[in-house]
Amino acid sequence: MNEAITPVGLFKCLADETRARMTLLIARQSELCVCELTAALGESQPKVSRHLAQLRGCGLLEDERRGQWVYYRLHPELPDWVRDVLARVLASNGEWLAADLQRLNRMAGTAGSTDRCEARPLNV
Amino acid sequence: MNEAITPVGLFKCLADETRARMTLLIARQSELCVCELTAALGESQPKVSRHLAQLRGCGLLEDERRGQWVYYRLHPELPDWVRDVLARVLASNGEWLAADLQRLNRMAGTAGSTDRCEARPLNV
DNA sequence: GCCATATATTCGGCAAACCAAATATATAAG
DNA sequence: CTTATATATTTGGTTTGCCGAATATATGGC
Repeated sequence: MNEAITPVGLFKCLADETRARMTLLIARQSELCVCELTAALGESQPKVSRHLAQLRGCGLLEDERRGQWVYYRLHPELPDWVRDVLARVLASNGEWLAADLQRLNRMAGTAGSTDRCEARPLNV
Repeated sequence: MNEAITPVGLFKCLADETRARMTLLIARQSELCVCELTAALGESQPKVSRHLAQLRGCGLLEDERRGQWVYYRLHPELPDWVRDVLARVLASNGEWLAADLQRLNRMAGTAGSTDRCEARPLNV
């Protein structure tokens, strides 16, 4: 919407463990809600929410409320080079996200009870 | 040499205007000496040197002294995904580096007097 | 309306990071 | 050995950024 993102702008957005993990998880899964991210990272809800707000402010993510949940995905107007960078990092650093993905998966495993966040299985 | 660089480790290295510009300039030009970087960025020598030391500490750059000059280039053992990320950022952000490249070029233009830093013309 | 769940924001406090200035080291030339 | 240039490091102060805890808002169900 606003000014185009610069290289250093992108790097600053991602220069934090919580933000980097969340952004890569979202890039991989297309979209995730706050409760899924909280579970995947094993971090407190306010911390996750605060960093998501920053990523939204950067223009990296957009959010959409659906019922009681808020889903985050990569901002649709992100330039291709940003998407490519995220994809490239993701492609060679699967093991770095392995624990987070496992926690995300385990959360989906508690299904049957859709009274929790509608967690879906991981992407392939 | 040491531990493999992580995604967030890379982003932290590059989350500073001076370091991001220098790293991309070096990625583009293959190697640059401190005086070339100082001139290209228009920053003070101690500032440039301090950030170069950080990039060396990260494992992003290596240095080589040749005579009175010290040249910096991407560390030869950098994983491919890091090189690819830098290349991708570079490919779509030429204008972001335009002013730096121009100052670098102008410096090479003062040639004839090789008593200054042996500045060479820009890469194509 | 009330209660529970999901999410967001605000508020100090603390630590990491950056900066300019000064100083130190290395090389080359005379 | 002295001077000049190139580069590196240290110091002390200021800003930026992150955190936990508390609080606020939004939604859905009763």
